[in-house]
Order: sequence, then C-alpha cells, then structure tokens
Amino acid sequence: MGRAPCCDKTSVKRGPWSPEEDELLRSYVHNHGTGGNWIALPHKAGLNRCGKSCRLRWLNYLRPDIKHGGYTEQEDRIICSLYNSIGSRWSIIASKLPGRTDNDVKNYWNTKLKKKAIAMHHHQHQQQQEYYNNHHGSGGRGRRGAATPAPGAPQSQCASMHPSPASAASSAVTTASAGDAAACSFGGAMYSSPPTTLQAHQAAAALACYDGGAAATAATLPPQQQQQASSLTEFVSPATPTGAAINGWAGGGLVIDDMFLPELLGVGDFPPGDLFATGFAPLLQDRAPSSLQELAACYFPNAQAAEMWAAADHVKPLPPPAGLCHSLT
DNA sequence: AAGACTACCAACCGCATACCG
DNA sequence: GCGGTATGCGGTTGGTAGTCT
Repeated sequence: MGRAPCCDKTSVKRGPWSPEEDELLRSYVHNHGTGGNWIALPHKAGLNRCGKSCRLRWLNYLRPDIKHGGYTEQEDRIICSLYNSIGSRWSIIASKLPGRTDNDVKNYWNTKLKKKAIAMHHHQHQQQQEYYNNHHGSGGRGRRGAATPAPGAPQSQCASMHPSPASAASSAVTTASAGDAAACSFGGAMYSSPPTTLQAHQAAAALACYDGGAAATAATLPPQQQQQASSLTEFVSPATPTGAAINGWAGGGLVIDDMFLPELLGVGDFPPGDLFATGFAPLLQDRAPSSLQELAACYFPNAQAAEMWAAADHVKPLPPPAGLCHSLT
C-alpha cells in the first residue's frame, strides 16, 4: 500500500525555482516563519508549489545561513571521517558542518570527495605495497603480507568496508558500490596517519555488532581476533557483555573515527596508535555526562544505546591489539 | 563549430518515523 | 493502541554548464 501523495502533482508547478518564487518564499518565511506547516505554506505565500518542494527549497537554498561551495580541507576531513564512521547519514554529517545542508554534503561527497578518497586510497595502497616490498621482499607471505592486499586486489575482506553498524541498522537501503566501499574504508585515514589501534578495534566492533551477532561472528575469527572482538564487546556494552546483548543494540556499534573524535572532544590530535591507552580513556573520564551523551548521540541512532554508552565506564583500557591489522584479514 | 561526454547540483521520489486525534 | 498525516531523510534523476574531440 503506497502513501497518499502530499499534493496534487498535476496542479502544482515543478522544476527549477524562479527568482520571483524564491522571493515570495523568502519574504513569507521572513515575515511569518514556517508556522510548522509546510503543506499550508505555499497557499498562504501565494506559491503554486508543493509544500514539500517549498520546504526543500528553503532548507537547501534560501535559508540565510546557508553556505554554497568552498569546502575547506577541515570540512573534507570531517565529512570523510564521519562517512567512515556512520555511513551515509547525511543529516548527521551536515549537522556538524555549520551552514551546510545534507543535500549539499551528499552532492559534494558523490561528485568530488568520493573520488578524492578513492584516489588517495589507491595511493596509500601503493605506498603500503612499496613499504612492504622494501622490508620483506616482493614475494613475502606471512601475516602482514596477507593483511596488505596488493593494489587492485579485491577489498572485500577489509572489515571497515562493511556498512558501518549504524548504517547497516538504518532502514535506508544502502547500495554502496565498490568505489563507495573503498572510499568509505579509506575516508577516515584520508589525511591522517597509518591505521591506528582504534581502527583495529573499530573493525572488530563492526564485525561483532554488525554481522548478525557477536557470538556467531566471533566464532569465525582466529583466536586472537576472537579476543579482540570480545574485548570490544565488553567495551561497547559493559553492562551487557554477552554477544546476544550486543546484537540487540540494533546498530549501536562503537565505530568512532580517530580523526573526528578529537574535534568532538575539543582537543588536539591523539597520538596515533595509542588512543585507548593514553588519549581516549582519560579524555572521556573528564567529560561531563551531558557532554558524553552529546558525543554518543552522534554515533548511536538509538537513544537508549547512546545513554548507556555515555554512562558506561570508559576508563577501562583495552589490551593493545598486538599487531592486529586494521583490516582483520 | 558542433556533437559527445562529463561534472555538478537542484529537485524529486518514496520510505520511515514522529506526531496527533 | 491505532490509523491518518506531516515531516525528515537518503537515494536517484534530470537539466545545464563546461570540457573534450
């Protein structure tokens, strides 16, 4: 059963807005506000437009505080980091960028930033390969070799290329292309350091929370990684440490990007690779509960999960992952 | 000069959720 | 609790300007 249409599409104007229409809408909202009723607004404002169209035009274009174009490198970083962490939840991402709209951020990502991220992804892989070849010989086998796929090799084993737990739980259908996946997996590190300890934990958390239950997923991992996932399980949900409980978080997986977190916390850069041991935990310890809830709300679509996370004991450091590759392969 | 191709972005569509009676 | 409606959101489309051949 489909929804009833919001208006009679045959009797309202569609397509690009004229300057006169813009002015009508702008002046009406300036004088009267939206009144909380977009359906009635076009009629009152003398516009032959669908209310939905008016709302979109106002939110995406006419609002006085809107910025168009001219994205800074810092904004790029924030977008990439958040995309890496929470997926294509553009409204949340846009809310962290004053003056930007979800539509604008989405277009910017799809047309420019994604390509930039993919290009840098390939570049990083090449550098990793060169580094590996220089230090281990080109035909090496071992863990590192297995964990660092050759350029152009299939990427499907990179844990962070799974849809993030949050986006996986989202009702929206995610149809990420291989390019999206590559850009997503790399976005968080786009301007940053080599893979960090936290990214290893992110990957474990993504596996533990996303893929249909921690217990089932963890069982498929090698022993060392099972321990990783288990540690994450405790960290993510200290009050409910079972796999089944984690599964019940419905998308509340802890996937916090190491780039964006410092900005949320209002601190400088964390030392790469040492977030939990020296940077992350003490900072969280000092946060007021309300501040933690605000932070958590950025990542947990489920309010209860956000509250639980914010109230949890964050100061318990995790054991270092002992060289676990961030790709978990 | 002109057609083909590409990039960009405003606008639309339809689903999910919140809200209200 | 339930059904109807409005709003929010993310994916997609279509028009246009710029670039290439």
